[in-house]
Amino acid sequence: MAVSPRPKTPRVRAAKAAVPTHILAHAEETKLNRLLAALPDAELKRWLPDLELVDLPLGHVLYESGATEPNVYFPTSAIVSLLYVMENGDSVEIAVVGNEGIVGVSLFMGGNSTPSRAVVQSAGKGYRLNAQIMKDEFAHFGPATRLLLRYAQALITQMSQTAVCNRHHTLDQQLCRWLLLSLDRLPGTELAMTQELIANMLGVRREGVTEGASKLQKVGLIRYARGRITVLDRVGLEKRVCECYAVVKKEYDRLLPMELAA
Amino acid sequence: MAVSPRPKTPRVRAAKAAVPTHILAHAEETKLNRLLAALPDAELKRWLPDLELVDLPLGHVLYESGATEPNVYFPTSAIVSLLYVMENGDSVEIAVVGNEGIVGVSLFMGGNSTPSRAVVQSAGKGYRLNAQIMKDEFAHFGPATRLLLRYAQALITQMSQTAVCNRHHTLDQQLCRWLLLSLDRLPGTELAMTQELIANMLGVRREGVTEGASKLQKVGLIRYARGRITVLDRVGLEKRVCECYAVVKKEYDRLLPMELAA
DNA sequence: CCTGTTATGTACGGGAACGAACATACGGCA
DNA sequence: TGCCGTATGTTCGTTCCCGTACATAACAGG
Repeated sequence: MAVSPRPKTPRVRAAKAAVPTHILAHAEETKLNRLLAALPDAELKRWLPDLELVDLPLGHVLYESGATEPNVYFPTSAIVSLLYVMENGDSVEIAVVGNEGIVGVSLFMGGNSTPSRAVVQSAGKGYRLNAQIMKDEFAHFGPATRLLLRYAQALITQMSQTAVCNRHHTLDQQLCRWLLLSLDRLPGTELAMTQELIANMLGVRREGVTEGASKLQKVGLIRYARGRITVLDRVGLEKRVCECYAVVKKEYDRLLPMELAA
Repeated sequence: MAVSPRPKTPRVRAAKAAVPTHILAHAEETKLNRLLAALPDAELKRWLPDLELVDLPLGHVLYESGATEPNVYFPTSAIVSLLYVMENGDSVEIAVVGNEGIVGVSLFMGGNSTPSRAVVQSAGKGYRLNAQIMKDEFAHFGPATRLLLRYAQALITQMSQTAVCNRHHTLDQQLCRWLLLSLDRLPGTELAMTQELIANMLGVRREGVTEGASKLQKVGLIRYARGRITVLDRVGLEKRVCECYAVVKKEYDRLLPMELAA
């Protein structure tokens, strides 16, 4: 399975903690980050007292998967990788953030955490900002906006997990994932869907889907005929599916609880 | 390359246009969409006059890649796929949206469009809402919020394109993409990065990266030694890289223009 | 200078998915 | 009823990448 932990060469090196090099940020240096640079002066002034320029040494972990972190980071010279880490230790970089961006989008999206890890990929500096400011802003949004932003974050998780799945999991697993994701969004246990269409969705050959579906039918998990697929044993599918399905589902439930849908 | 257009079986079937079945939405039916259901009554009342329940037939294209669309959709019984389509016609589903969500996140993120396509994967109904309401809301945000949301959308593009790349492109192409993305975020032409680390990022074997890097060095595009990679011919890399790099870069430039960074 | 560690190079067998070509089977429609 | 288009089944050689094992080479420290 691709890059496993490789105990001999620790993937993440000795990571000195990020320490402030200046208590108060020099206004000019903030211009090195394009987001900070694009802020109106008034806005920047509000943030300045809380902006700390910190060292970001190679391998330093800014965010751990699922953990709540009190800060966001605006890299100036550092590069940060957003990684999805799987149960077995395999990882995939989902996105890169440099001086054009911010690490910690989930904080102003209202999610507080993501199932991803943020690691310094190239040493350098960046501004750290206590995210309370962000959260305050989030709190001032209307309820509709807050809801939609949380949904957007759930969507981000689904997209990222798709990238992970595409890299590391077999067609069979992905087929199960796709069936379950679709099933969750349908009333019954039947979906009108030809194997050809499923193949387009997964980005694989139709023949591959045929083989996968055929296996699932042999084991009695599904039944299908000419564009009608019936799921007979949902639990069985959940046993075969990769972790990606659960990760996504869990994140949707966390961000969009069913309180009101009852 | 995976699923090509397959002209014989048109991927998208006869798509009758989405037409309103009721001019005015029945409030009860809105509860079928979990986002609408979770809205406070006051908020929902504001939207109700503009919410139209429409049919979403299989294959109907709600959003075309890059095009601006005036509406967002809240599926009730339909399922919508967010697809990234490549130059050669290959496609990958990045995410699924059903009655738990909304299609058109880019509209309230301030991007107005995405490089993705939204297609009805399972026929059904959904509420259509003129997005002007969303855009108005976006306009009322502070400049900092607007900026951050646009950044978040750019990030979404990067993540999605990563998923596409993981599915359809070779290790060599992905290596080029990674080098270019990193290079864009660094001052010089040199990056301190071992092949082992790059492999972790791409989610592949170290040996694969060695081979890829070795090829690039032979052709004179890069030079490297023990964790130091120097890019000698950036243009050459851009010739070898897959389209994913350009798509992401273009979207960043569109959403976060450099006006102020000069 | 020698030695251990880390980075890179190479080679071999195997598996998953691909592209292509074809075979079968169902179902609507004339 | 028979036909035709669409959906599904099957095969074969190929490619890309994996897993493993090991070889070389640079640097770092004693």
